[in-house]
Amino acid sequence: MATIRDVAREAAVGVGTVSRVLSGSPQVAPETRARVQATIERLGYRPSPLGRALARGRSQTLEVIVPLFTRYFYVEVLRGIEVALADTDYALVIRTIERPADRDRAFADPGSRGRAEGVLIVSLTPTAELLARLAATALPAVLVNNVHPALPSVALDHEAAAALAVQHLVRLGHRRIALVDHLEDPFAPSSPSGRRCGYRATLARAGLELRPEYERVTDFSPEAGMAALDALLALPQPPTAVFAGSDTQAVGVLEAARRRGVAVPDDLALVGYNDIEMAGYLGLTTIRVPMRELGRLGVQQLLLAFETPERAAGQIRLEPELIVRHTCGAVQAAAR
Amino acid sequence: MATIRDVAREAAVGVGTVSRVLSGSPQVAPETRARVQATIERLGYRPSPLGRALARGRSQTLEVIVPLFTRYFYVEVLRGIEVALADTDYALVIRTIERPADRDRAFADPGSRGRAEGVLIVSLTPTAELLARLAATALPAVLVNNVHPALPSVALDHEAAAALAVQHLVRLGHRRIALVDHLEDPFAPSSPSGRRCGYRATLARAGLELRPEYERVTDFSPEAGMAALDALLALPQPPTAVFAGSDTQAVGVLEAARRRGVAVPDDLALVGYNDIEMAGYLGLTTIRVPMRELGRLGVQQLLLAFETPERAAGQIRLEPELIVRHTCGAVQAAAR
DNA sequence: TTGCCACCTGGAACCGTTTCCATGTATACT
DNA sequence: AGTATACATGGAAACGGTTCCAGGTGGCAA
Repeated sequence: MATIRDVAREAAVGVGTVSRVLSGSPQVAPETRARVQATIERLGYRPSPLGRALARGRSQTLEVIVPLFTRYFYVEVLRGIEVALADTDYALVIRTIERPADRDRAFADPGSRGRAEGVLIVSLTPTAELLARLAATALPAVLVNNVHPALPSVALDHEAAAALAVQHLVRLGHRRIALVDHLEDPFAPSSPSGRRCGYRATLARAGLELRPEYERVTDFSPEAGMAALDALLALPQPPTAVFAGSDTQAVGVLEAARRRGVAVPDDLALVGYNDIEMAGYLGLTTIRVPMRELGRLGVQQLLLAFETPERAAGQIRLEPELIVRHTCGAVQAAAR
Repeated sequence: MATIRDVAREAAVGVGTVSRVLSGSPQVAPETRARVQATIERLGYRPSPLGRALARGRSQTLEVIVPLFTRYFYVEVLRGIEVALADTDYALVIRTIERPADRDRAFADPGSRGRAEGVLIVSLTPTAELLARLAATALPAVLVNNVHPALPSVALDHEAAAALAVQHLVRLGHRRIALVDHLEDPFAPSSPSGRRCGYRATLARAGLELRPEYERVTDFSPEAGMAALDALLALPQPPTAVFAGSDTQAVGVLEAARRRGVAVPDDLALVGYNDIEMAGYLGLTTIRVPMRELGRLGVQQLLLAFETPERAAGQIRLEPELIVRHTCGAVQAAAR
C-alpha cells in the first residue's frame, strides 16, 4: 500500500504539500495540486484513517452502546443513527449489552480509550462510574431514550405519552384499565418507567381507583403479553381496557384475547406503544414513538457537542402522538 | 490521559519495558513487572487502540457490510456476529447499504483502508470491483448467506430448503403450489433465488406443472405478502398451497387469508421461511434458518483466515430444517 | 581471572498521518 | 533599489504505541 511519503517522492514534493492537497488547503499552487492529484490517482493512494486519527487526535468514529438489539425499537433507533451518520464521514462502532457485566465493561471504557470521539447511550441508565469516566476523559456523550441531569439527551416524554393513551381510554368510558409494561432499562429494574407514572397520574386525575393487580411488568415478548392478559382476565374484576408498554406485548395481548374469544375492541380495548410496522397492519391503536428520530437527533446532539463543547447541548424532549386505529374502540364508538 | 511514556518515566523504566508488561512478555523481571503494573494502576493508564493499531499494523476491528438492517434476518445475523466477537477483543464497524451507491462506496474501499482487518459481507453479491480490491489489498473476506467461487462463505442451501418445503406440501397432497418469494440480494435483481430453483426442481420431480403465474417476487413486507395472496386467489385456478420466501411475507399471506375468510390450513396450506420469533407464536410451518449461526460461523471463518491466510477457508453450507406447525395442515392430516 | 551465556533493560526507529515553523520566491509598494 | 507582504513549500516534530538491537549485569564453568 502506498503511503503519503511514496506520493511525495513520486510527485517530487514534500509530505506537507501532499497532506495539504488531501485536506483541500488553499495554500497549494494549482499546478502542484494537479501533479499531486495525478500521482495519488496513479498510485491508487488512500490515506490511512489510523494514521490520520492518531495525528489529528480525532478518530472520526462514534460509539453507540445499546442493549441487545433484537428488539424492533433498538433496531429503529440504530437505523436513525445510521442515516444521520451517512452524510458525515464518521464510522460507527456498536457495542451491545447483553448482561450487566457487558454494561460495566462498556461503561468502564467509554469511547474505547480514544477509538471513538463520542458516545451515544441508548436506553441505559448511566452509572456513577460512567459519569466519572466521561468527566475524566471529557468525552461527549448523549443519552437516547433516557434522561439524566448531568448529560444531554433525546427522549420521549413517556409520562405524557402514557397520559395520552390512558386519557383516551378514560374518555371512551373505561373505568378498569390495566397496564402491561416492561422495563425501560433492562439493567435498572428498580426505576419505574415514566409510563407507569403517567398511567397512575392519569387514573388519579380521573378519580379512578389504582389497583396494583392491574399493573403487570413483563418482558418484551408477545408470549409475555399473552400471559399477562390471561392473568388479568382471571381476576375477579377483569379490566375492560389494557394499555401495553410496547406493541410487541400488545400483539400478544391481542392474540390471547382472540384465543379466549374475547372480542377486541368490544369486550376489551387495547392501546399499544411504539407504533411498529405491524401495528398499522393489525389495526392497533398506539402511541407513535419517533424511533428513528431519536437516533437522528442523538447524533445531531453529539455532533453539536463536538463543535461547542463548552455549552453542553440541552435535553430534547419529543412529544408523543396517539395513533387511533381499531383496537381501542374509538372508531366503533364514533360510528354508533 | 497518561501515555506509555508517562508510565515509563514514573516507574523509572524504559517504554519498551512497559510495552512488554502490557503484552505479557515473559522477558520482564517479576519486581519490575509489579512496579510497572502499580504505576499503570496509579495513573489509570490504558493503552490507546489507535497507537497500537498503527504500530502493530492490526486494527483489531472487523467490518461487516449488510443491507439496511431493518429486517429481522439481518438483525439476527448481526447478533450472531456480535456474540461471536464478544469473546475476542475485536471491535465491529457496521456499514449498512441502502442504495446501490452505498454498496459501490463500501465495495470500493473494503476494510476502510486499514481500519478493519477483515470483512464480512452479508447477503450481497460481490462485484468485480470488490473482488479486485480484496485481491489487491489481500484483505480477508467472508460471504454470509451468499456464495461465490472466489471467496469463502457461510450459507444455507436455499435450494435444498425450498425442496424440503415444497416436497412437504406435495406429500400432503397439494398439486397447485405457489411461491411468494423475495430477492436474496436487493441489489442484484437478475439472479434468481436458490429457493426458486428448488421450488421448480421439486415440482418438476413430482411431475407437477410449472405455472409462471404462481411465482410471485415481492418485497419483504407483510403488505406485499397480502397483495400477493390476493392476486393468487384471483386466478382462475388459485393455488391450494403457498410457499413463502420469508416469514414476514407469510404473516401477510396469513392475514390476507383471514380477511378473505380462507381457512388456513384447510383451504390453504402455508409454509414460511426463516423461523422468526413470531412464526412459533402464529403456528407457522416454516424452514428454520440458523440466522445467528450464519453470523457466528462467518466470524469463525474470518478469524480462521487471519491465522492461516494461505489456505483460504472453504465454503460452509448449512443444512435446512423443516419445522412443522399448523399452517401446512400436516397436524390435522395426521389427526384425521 | 576470563569467557560465555542467559536474562533484563533502555531507547531508537518505525507505523502513516497532521501541523507548524522556517525558508524561499515573487509581487507590490515607497 | 529596497523593503514589506503574501504565498508556496519542505521537512521536523508529534501523535501513542511496538519491535528490535545493543548493551549491561550476574552467575557459572574452565
